[in-house]
Amino acid sequence: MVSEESAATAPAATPPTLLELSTYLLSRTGKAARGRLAERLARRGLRLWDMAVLAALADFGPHAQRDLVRRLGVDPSDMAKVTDRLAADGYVERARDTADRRRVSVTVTDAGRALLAELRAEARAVQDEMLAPLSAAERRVLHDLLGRVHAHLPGAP
Amino acid sequence: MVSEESAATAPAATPPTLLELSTYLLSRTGKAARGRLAERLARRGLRLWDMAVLAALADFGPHAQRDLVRRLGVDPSDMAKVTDRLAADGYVERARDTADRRRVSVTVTDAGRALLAELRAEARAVQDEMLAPLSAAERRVLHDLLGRVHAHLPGAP
DNA sequence: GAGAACTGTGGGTGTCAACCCACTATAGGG
DNA sequence: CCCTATAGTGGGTTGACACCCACAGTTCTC
Repeated sequence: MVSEESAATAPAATPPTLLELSTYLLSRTGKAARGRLAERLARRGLRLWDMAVLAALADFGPHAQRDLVRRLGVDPSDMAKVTDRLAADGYVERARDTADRRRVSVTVTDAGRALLAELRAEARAVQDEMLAPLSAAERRVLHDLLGRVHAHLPGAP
Repeated sequence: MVSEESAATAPAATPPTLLELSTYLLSRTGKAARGRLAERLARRGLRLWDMAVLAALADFGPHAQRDLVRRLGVDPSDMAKVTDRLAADGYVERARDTADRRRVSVTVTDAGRALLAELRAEARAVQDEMLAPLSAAERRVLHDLLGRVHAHLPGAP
């Protein structure tokens, strides 16, 4: 008898055992969100970290590379590669800090800000796509709850 | 003088530009959830798919491997590896389907059910850890909202 | 100044997920 | 029967991600 009518009537339902776990839902929807955004960024030859770096620079002004590392929690070596690519494409400028010449000060260019604006629009598009089943009020509630969960995670003191 | 007070007063705040994106929060919290659960499973030598397979078998009874593939949306080749490991550890049993001998019917063993119960407990522990800042009522709301978002994703018709 | 400490870089490693292809065994249609 | 399709398997590839070490240049401390 095998999987009989279960496959016919309910074609590929997710196991309730998993659905009842918020951990699972969080992980699954999060992965979808990440994947979709990453895919849109990839079309422009960008990665998620690129957007994060641009956002940090736009929000808080120029950073020494070392500060970007601490703020975003990336490996210094990886950050070097990110800023390298962003600089090559003209989205940021790097300059030796005249006071402490070990440091490299990173600044967003106008092109970088313009790019960031587009990326935010992409992110909102993903959001609209994914949160389609929720009303505006529900989306605000979800955002608020997620924000509090996020604030509680290690890495955002 | 260094990066002065920015590093001192606000040590590594996440850029608001990112925080205002639900996409970002979803992706970040989801990654944390996934990572923590995966880490607990790894201590037992298991991966996330192992748990998903056990859950599917426990919830819906024996599956032909091909049905597991469709239900969970994994590559057939990868599913073979998962059931192989689970069978080696005695959590599932595989048997050729006598009606259609191409098929391999997979069944959970008692050991598998016992393991799944432990894994669910682990998942709830992660949940309690991550959702600590939320009240019980808020957790229910979050779960409900995420459930609706999840149901709307492609892959769960 | 001499040695310790720090910044950025380059290069490399290990893991993981997600595919993809080729192959065997079996089934079903004409 | 032959031919096509399907189920499972084995093996290998790819890309992202996170880490780690070694090194050059610079600064700081004593």
